[in-house]
Amino acid sequence: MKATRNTTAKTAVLEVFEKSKTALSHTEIQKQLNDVCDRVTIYRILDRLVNDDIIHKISNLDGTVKYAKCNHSHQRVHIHNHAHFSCENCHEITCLESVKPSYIMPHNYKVNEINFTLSGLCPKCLNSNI
Amino acid sequence: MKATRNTTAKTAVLEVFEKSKTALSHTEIQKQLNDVCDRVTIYRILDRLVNDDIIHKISNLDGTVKYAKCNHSHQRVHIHNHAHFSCENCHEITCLESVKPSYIMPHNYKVNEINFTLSGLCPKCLNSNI
DNA sequence: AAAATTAACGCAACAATGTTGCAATTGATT
DNA sequence: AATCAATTGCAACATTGTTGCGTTAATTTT
Ligand SMILES: [Mn+2]
Ligand SMILES: [Mn+2]
Ligand SMILES: [Zn+2]
Ligand SMILES: [Zn+2]
Repeated sequence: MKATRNTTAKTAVLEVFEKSKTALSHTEIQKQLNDVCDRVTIYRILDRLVNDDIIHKISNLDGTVKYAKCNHSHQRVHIHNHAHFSCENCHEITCLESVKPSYIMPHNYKVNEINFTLSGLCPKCLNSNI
Repeated sequence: MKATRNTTAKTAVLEVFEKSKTALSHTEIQKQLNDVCDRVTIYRILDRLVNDDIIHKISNLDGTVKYAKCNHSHQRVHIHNHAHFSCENCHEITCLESVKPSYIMPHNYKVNEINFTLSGLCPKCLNSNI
């Protein structure tokens, strides 16, 4: 394992995650950063953070890709075998850290990772929509 | 509901799905079609087929988007609340129609759709990899 | 069978997202 | 302070998906 450096850009990206309660796309992060760094740099920082298990990547049904830093991330390893919720109305994506699916696999498969995303209406949008 | 027409391009796309045991990306379909139609047309056909519940869209963790026609599609409505498996080695994506996750949601969420993708090694790659 | 209707198409142009190579910069180490 | 490699900026490119519009062709109507 190589030494990952604490650069100003990386710190700025982490602060954005800290402030956000929902998952963020590359574009959303870029907007909040106000030209702290190039957009290529953001891609590279995200790659590094995913690799270091500090954030995780969430790929949505509509094709959008988002990243999130979970609450349990003070632990040594960032486990993300939990569900994510994608609101069809406000398009916010949140970690549902308590929701862990149970399932039975056929033989001869080796499962390394799971991605469980539910979509529908989040509590906020459910209330405001009658 | 509008009338969906049976064009030669749509028939050709459906034949490609019929022949394939795994999910296919837009690019993979285009290659098999040998200039039967424009690539934009393929996008529009896929949209229509998804809309008519004949195929379904699978969005993978690595960002790739694939489409599949399930075996149970002879039924009136194509239900796809089952799991999909994405092989990290051969990158094939298959429907696991028997795998249906059970889970408990917090209150105040309305779930309309689920996307459950497992990744790892498929039986084929598991055997050939010692 | 011919005419009418409009879904579907081709093409060109555009937009969004992500990747790569390379020289310059900068964080960490000695 | 000098060193070294991780990180960055920039430019260029690749891939994927979208849109507008005039034309084509599948289906319905006459
Ligand atoms: Mn997590
Ligand atoms: Mn299905
Ligand atoms: Zn919402
Ligand atoms: Zn495989």
